Amino acid sequence: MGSVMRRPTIMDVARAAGVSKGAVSYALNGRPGVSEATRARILAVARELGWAPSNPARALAPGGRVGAIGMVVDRPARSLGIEPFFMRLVSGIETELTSSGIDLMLQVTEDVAAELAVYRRWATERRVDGVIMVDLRVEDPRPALARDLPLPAVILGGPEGTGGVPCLYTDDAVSVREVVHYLAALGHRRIVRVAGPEFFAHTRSRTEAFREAARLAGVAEARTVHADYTGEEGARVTRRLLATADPPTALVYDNDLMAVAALGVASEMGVDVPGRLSIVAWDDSALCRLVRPSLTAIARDVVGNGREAARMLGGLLAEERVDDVETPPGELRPRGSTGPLSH
Amino acid sequence: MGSVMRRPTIMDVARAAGVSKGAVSYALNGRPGVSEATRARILAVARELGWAPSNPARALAPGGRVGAIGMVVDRPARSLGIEPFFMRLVSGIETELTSSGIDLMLQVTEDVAAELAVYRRWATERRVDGVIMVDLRVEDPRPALARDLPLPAVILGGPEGTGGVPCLYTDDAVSVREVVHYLAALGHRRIVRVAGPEFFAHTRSRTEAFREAARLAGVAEARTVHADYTGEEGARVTRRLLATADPPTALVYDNDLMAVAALGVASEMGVDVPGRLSIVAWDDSALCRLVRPSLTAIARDVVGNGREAARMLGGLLAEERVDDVETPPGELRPRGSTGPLSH
DNA sequence: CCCGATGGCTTAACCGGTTCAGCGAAGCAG
DNA sequence: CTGCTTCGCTGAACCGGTTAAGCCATCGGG
Repeated sequence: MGSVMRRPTIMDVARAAGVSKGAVSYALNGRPGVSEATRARILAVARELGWAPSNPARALAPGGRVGAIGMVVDRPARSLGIEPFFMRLVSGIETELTSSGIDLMLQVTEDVAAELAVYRRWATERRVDGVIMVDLRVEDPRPALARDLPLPAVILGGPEGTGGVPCLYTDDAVSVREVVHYLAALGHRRIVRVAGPEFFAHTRSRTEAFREAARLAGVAEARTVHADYTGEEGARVTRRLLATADPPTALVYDNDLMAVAALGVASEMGVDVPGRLSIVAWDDSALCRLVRPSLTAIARDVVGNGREAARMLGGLLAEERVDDVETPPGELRPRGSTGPLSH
Repeated sequence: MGSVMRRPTIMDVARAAGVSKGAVSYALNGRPGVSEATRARILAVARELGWAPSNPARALAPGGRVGAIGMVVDRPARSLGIEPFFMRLVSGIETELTSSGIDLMLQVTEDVAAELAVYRRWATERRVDGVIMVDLRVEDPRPALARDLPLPAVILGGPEGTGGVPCLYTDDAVSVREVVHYLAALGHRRIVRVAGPEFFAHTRSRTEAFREAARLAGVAEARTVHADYTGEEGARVTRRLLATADPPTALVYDNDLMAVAALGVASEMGVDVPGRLSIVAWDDSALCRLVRPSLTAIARDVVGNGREAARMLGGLLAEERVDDVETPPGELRPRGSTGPLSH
């Protein structure tokens, strides 16, 4: 009150407790070197003064950590706002971090070059202790960068092409097969998959799995077209597909947003769902349950994955050995948007 | 190659350039105190060594800044993933920060108490230089906390109840009036507004404006009910409203998510939109354009607001005088979900 | 009783920047 | 030529922690 209160430093605590600042440091960090009586007194004084460690000072000390990890999201700005995936991931990451007092830095970039620049800056300026990388690409330059900088990292994706960086991956082929067999069983023989951009690694592996599964399930016509995950492009592609002479009877989308857009397009073109067209979304979010008909979707535990990735990165930072982790495949949740063809 | 390369420090640059580290600091920060020739040489050496300032060291120096700002999002986790508002805000904030090399820390909390704890921690541990606060509440404890800590802050909301913290606000009453008159002109006389939680300041001011506007527009029946912004609850409330004897003919939602849910409920109950029910969403996102019928919405420049808020916080950190800023009211975008009643 | 080990604390160096005071040389006015 | 100012740089303190090294008192064993 009146005078401006300076944040108390460890030195203030030391003076108030009548010991050296070294002793205070030992006491506060629960390390040996002080008696239990002294430790208790120091803790009491620190609490009373409202002391908290200065993060910059801690980080600066030899071997010190910044206490923050980073995540770069590199998606077209116009799809970002609406794509539920990232916020769910963030909330998963944070549930894991909260207990350890680690913060999350988020950065949105426009392209890969900018993303790489961010990692470089974060590493050289010591702004984060490590990063979580999402959206693994074909020939992704990021694992090599992480190794060279060096910058501890965990990748969501893989397990191929991660160049030694620990990763959290899912075998999408399982889900792809499940979807294809499900649709085939419903009688569908012309299925088109509207995928994300070709340069994403998971897009490619799903594409291969899709082709193979279709062959095995005896689906005559099965192909993949690419879009950019935005609702606009999802709508455009869908419109084009439905306008052909012999339109597909089932469409599988690589994210929920495009699937919702497809629903709108079908309604606008008077195509009955699921009577004449079945729609499947990859990644189940609340969105899929809100629209009508509700969307059949492949549900992954995105929040849990975020949490697990954060845990892995934590292990990495603690110099523990961290192995790749495989998460359970996404499971099909049949809803109103899929069904047999009505004649 | 071979040996582990230590990050070059300012001292390495100084030795390589044959000057003291003080001189290097002056040169790199563009301050007077070194000749142009020396400055050029130092810059060349620094670039060659790949030097970048250690952020913790900078922050630790007297008067140093952390180079990061924070934002806490306090919403129920289940609506977070899908709520487009925050990601759009984040991307706006970042467009402003990118040029200045400031990072954004994001934290998701479960309640206000946790949110306050985060601010406290960020301030006492010196993890951020300032924060952007969203979702101003009635009797919001955050402005006082920001003043006491102290923690530079900018609030999205207000201008009442911000307790001296600079804010970025919109006069929602303008948009509320526009919506009400629009619906009244279409012939609607029973309008219900499905608002967000009552404890948000903007909820309350919209509620008042809504009542007043309805009176002026001669709308006989106009009331507000509250929900929590989630699709689930939006759906539940809508179902209840439509099941009454004399159901409302128009519903106005406080966010886009609940409006989408309402569309689903209407379809499920066989209520034609807009033939028997008009629906308006507050906050226009791509979502509103994807569903069918597309949603009439009130569009705000969320991205621009994020950007402006970041700019204001920047000014605050630069010790400039920062005034409250009023942004243009959200504008009504009529689409397919509203229309006259059909008989 | 003496010696070595141990516990408990202090001292001081260190992290990597920023900045202030000071100092020699050069420039300039008188 | 002298004295003052300015320029360009150096040296050192400082930010607030962590931690290695050292020192003194106590204690147990032989």
